[in-house]
Amino acid sequence: MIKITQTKQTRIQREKRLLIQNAALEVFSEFGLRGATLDKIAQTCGLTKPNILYYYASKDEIYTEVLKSLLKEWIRPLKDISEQGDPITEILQYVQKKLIMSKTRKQESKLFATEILHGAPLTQNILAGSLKETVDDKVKLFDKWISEEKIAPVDPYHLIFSIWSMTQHYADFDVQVHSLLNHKNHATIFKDAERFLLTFFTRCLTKD
Amino acid sequence: MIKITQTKQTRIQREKRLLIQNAALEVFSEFGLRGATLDKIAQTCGLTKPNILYYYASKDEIYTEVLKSLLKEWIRPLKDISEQGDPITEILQYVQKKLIMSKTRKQESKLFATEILHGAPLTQNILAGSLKETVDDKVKLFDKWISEEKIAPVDPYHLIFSIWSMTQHYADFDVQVHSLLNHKNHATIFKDAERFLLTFFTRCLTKD
DNA sequence: TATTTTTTTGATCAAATGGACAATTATTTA
DNA sequence: TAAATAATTGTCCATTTGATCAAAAAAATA
Repeated sequence: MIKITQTKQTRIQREKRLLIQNAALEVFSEFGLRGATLDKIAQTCGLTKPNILYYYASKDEIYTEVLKSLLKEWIRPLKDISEQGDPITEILQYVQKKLIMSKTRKQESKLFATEILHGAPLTQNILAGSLKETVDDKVKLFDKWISEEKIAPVDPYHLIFSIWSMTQHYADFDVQVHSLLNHKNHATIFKDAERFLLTFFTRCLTKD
Repeated sequence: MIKITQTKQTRIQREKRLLIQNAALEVFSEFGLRGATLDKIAQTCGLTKPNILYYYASKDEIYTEVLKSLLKEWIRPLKDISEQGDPITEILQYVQKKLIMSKTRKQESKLFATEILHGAPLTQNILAGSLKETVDDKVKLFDKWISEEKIAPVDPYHLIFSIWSMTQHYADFDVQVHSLLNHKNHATIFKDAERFLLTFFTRCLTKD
């Protein structure tokens, strides 16, 4: 049994926990919390089921652990929007960063999407907590830019929603996107998406 | 046993099948295919589990039935975009219709989202079939409008993706939206969303 | 190396769940 | 109304699956 009080993890613990987390991300993002089984996770990382439960108390604990450990870096690009930079450039860069994440971190995107879609049963506190703080902070900044007439007047909350939804669409609904685009080359799709989004947001943010 | 060959359903069959479908929609959209149980569906519609299996051969059959019966009306607004109308107006109306569907048919939206998110295991043929046909058709129309300089030049496929993602976001991620907007009044959120989206797409489609 | 601690696993359990089926009840039809 | 058909349900079963645990193996430590 791993003692709760122990502060220092052994080498094996560090290695195995990471191994499990990676496998869990893969399985959870594909099948969702309920569709994923400990057997599948075990098989994916080459451990036995009881061995996994030696490192984590339950399936739910693995799930929340994976979500928590991913959320920080998931919010980061939003945090990076700087008051110092040029407003339009800052926002467009954020769009680009989010799109890149959709391309390179598809599993994480799908995991979050599934979680929120089903009511965020295990992460509602996070939504109302650290994420909300960051969003509220940037909304204030956008409002400031609007009042200074540096970007066109739009509802900042809905602006953020639009960036999230349009970029994440390419990760979450990749099956549909590929199907409708005749299974066009993956890189080409993202290049086209980037061009579209940058044009789109430039027009939206500069008009008047 | 319900005979496969029989063409005419009895009154009871019609009623009960509809009852089951409505309950199934509710349960599947909340828990997903694997998270939903026959017991939950049975409880929701007030029938017994064996009774449900008298009308449907399996849980999977209920699931595909629900998806299939919903898809037709789900595509309809896209089909309704008319070559005769004013291009900008037609597209903006489509945006509005999709947003209204997100508001009034949240369950359907979530059901489709979950299905596609997990690889559309049971609807891939539909994606590649009737949906693709309609999309391709409208893409041609948009291209025509662009060449006639009636709307600004943008990639029509990605324009459609952007409409889908931004409108559906308010249904699929409602928990997040509400959480970040301080659980503001539901109607207000959609009114704000509508204003934002119409401004957004107007600017995007009229620039230059 | 001897002892202690950590890690691994085979066997097993209990609960959940999709589904089968025969018996019963209700409805339709002749 | 009697016979036939359709609908309903209680009971049961097999499988899946999250989780337990004691014993064995491996690793760390003294």
